[in-house]
Amino acid sequence: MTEQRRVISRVLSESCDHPDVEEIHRRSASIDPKISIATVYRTMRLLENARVIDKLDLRDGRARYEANRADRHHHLIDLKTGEVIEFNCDELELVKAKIARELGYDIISDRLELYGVKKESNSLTQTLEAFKRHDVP
Amino acid sequence: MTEQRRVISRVLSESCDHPDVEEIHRRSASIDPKISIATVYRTMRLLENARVIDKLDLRDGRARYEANRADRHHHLIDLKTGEVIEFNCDELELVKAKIARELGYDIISDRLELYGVKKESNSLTQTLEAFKRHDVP
DNA sequence: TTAGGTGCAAAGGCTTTGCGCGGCC
DNA sequence: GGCCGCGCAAAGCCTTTGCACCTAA
Repeated sequence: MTEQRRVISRVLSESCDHPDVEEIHRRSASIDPKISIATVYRTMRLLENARVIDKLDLRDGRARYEANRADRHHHLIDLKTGEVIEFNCDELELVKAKIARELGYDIISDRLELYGVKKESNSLTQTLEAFKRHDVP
Repeated sequence: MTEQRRVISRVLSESCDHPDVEEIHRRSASIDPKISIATVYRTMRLLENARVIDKLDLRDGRARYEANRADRHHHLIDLKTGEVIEFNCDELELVKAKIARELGYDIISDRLELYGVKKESNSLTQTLEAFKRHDVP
């Protein structure tokens, strides 16, 4: 266990977001300025293979990472703000398992991403939904 | 509409798999050898923006493409063979819609990928399951 | 001491782009 | 004739890697 790996691990465990390699390097370098980005890349692969972290691809051309927590979860990306919202859903897990069973496969890993925009409170959709519920003002 | 775009469009519409740019270029070049890969890249972006094709990321470092059909479907990738199996599932669509509603978002696009291996008839897993059911031979 | 890690810079893989030429309307 | 697209090669971006030095155990 080298100093560099210690610092990078600490940075990752303290991150609640989904930083890319450059950002992880920036945060690590603020603790120990002599850490190189090559070491960050090497350490990320190490931690990924050890299943300590998960690599994400959020369609912006670079890898992002998050600590591998115990809970199964997926991501909703706000297309206007770039914000990443995590969610989990038992029903979803059951459907995935059912699909895999029907196709005759054991699932090793999977990912689901939703890309969307926040529904506004006075949107047409909501108005229509209120109308359907008969509680239109 | 140039000859190049015609050829590339034809190649895409005749493809039932999920070719990458190099493969699309290869197929196009077999029809018209003077098509350059830059034109393929440019045409793919054009067609993607026009929603004629979908760009896929199957975790192998390069973009793959498929014709944008009407049906919503997702992909199961066989980790041993690389084979890509398409599936669709109404129940899954309902669950996604429910999640989006609960989070207060309108979904613009989404993707789900399952990565797995074929379940073998005599696998350890199945043996263990049989054992649990007390019907081991 | 020594096996393995690190820093630096070069190289790699996929994709984009500047530029001059050429075809289509 | 003008606009748009093409081919070619160079450049870009993220990531990996060869090599010599260094460091943790």
